Amino acid sequence: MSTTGPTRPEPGFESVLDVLEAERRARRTVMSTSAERAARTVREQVVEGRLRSGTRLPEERLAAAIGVSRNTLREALSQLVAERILVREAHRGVVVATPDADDVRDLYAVRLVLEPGALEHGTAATPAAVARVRDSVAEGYAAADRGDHAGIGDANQHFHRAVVSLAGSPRLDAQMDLLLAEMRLVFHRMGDPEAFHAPYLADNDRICALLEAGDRGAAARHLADYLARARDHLLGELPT
Amino acid sequence: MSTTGPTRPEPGFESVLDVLEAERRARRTVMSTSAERAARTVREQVVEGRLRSGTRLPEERLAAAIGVSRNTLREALSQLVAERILVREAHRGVVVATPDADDVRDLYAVRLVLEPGALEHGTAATPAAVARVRDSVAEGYAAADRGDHAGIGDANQHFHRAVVSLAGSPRLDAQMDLLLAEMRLVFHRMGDPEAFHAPYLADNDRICALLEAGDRGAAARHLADYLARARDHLLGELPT
DNA sequence: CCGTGCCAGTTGTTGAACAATCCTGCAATA
DNA sequence: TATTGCAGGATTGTTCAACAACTGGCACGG
Repeated sequence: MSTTGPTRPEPGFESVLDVLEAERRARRTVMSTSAERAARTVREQVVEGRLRSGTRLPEERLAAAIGVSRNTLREALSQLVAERILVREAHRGVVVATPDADDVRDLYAVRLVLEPGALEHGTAATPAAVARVRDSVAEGYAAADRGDHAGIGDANQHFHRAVVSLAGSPRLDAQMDLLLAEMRLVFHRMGDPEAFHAPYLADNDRICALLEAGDRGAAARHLADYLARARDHLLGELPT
Repeated sequence: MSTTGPTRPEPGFESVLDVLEAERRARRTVMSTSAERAARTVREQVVEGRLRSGTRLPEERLAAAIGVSRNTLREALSQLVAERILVREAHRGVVVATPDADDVRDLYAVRLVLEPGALEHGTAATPAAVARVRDSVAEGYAAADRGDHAGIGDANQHFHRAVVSLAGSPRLDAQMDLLLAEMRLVFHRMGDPEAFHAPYLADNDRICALLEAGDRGAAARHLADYLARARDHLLGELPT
């Protein structure tokens, strides 16, 4: 008698089903709808700095360029407006956001609550999560060693994201990703964004060391101090 | 010679311009687009509890009911999906979100970072801001006195919003509004949402008193403890 | 009982259309 | 000269109608 009876699926079958199901979900997440793909495309161009602050995004031409209908594009643009990456001016179209000094102050007000809070009170400060923080510090030093300024900026963002992830909250993680995207917009407005992050490598290292040593209160205080410094540094370098 | 030269507008003219400009912006914000109005309409129905968790929202019928085209409604629905008030299932439509235990844990993880953080480190803890916290406490007691259970819930939300506003961050305020809308969704899933909030009136009062006394650290600790209690209380009363 | 194929209903997406609104340039006017 | 008025063009806000892709349920057949 064959082991593959029609009524009794062979062992492991369920797990294969799960794999296929997961794959389908993954594809769904990756492919998703045209609107989300369009949103990702535009968002990428903005955070990469290829679309500078103040650039107008005419719906018709942009839709044609992305290869999507105007209605679908509008859905994507609305999403990015909600993320504060774009701004919609009534009857005048959407433009790439131009964060001003008040925006920077607000962004850092949020970060000053979020990041030290996650560092001190986060309930997911597992060894693995702490290791991710350490990884980002190492990533920053490696980028500095090879003179990769953009890499330092990336590593810095990874550091702050890893810190927030200590809270173990998917919602906070998503929130932090939006916030960091907005920060990139601010950096792109500076004259010399490349050199901005390097001075903070040592801070990241120190904070990580305090975290590893278990002194989360001190780590949080250091981070708060560092964020306030970075904010003022940034405000000083912001154009008009 | 008249003081109203054509080249030199009289003093105060600029400020009048500003007023008109502000008024126009206000009107724009109130009226806004059809899509935003539709979003407000649906959101209201959900947070008021008239649309219960799990309810399907077919695009065609809903669009007709609101008096807006399907495309415009889709824009509104996408917004509400981003706010986590609705969830979109691919090719199956949008339904009113059904927050589960993990969602509740996550929501409180966010609140445990946000609210004590704003209370202890908020930079906008002006007398006026503190007074708003006190007002919400009084509002709660007044509602309790007249047996207005729904009023107690409202006052409670006002309390937590006022606490977050101590941070002085528009972004955090907006974030908190979304979070509180999601909380209402959770409350609507409970058997007896009316009686839930009453026990916490005393906590609100105590925290407010500590804040007024200037002991913000103690206020933050009390709030953190209170939030953890409320979370477990809520998890206990959540269906399946 | 289990699998298969069909069918109706809904979503995802498109294309075209139209009114409302904004911007620009130019002429008219004081 | 500087302001006002106005027409023209461009873009947005919104609607409508259509169609392919997909889902869920139901009947059919093994």
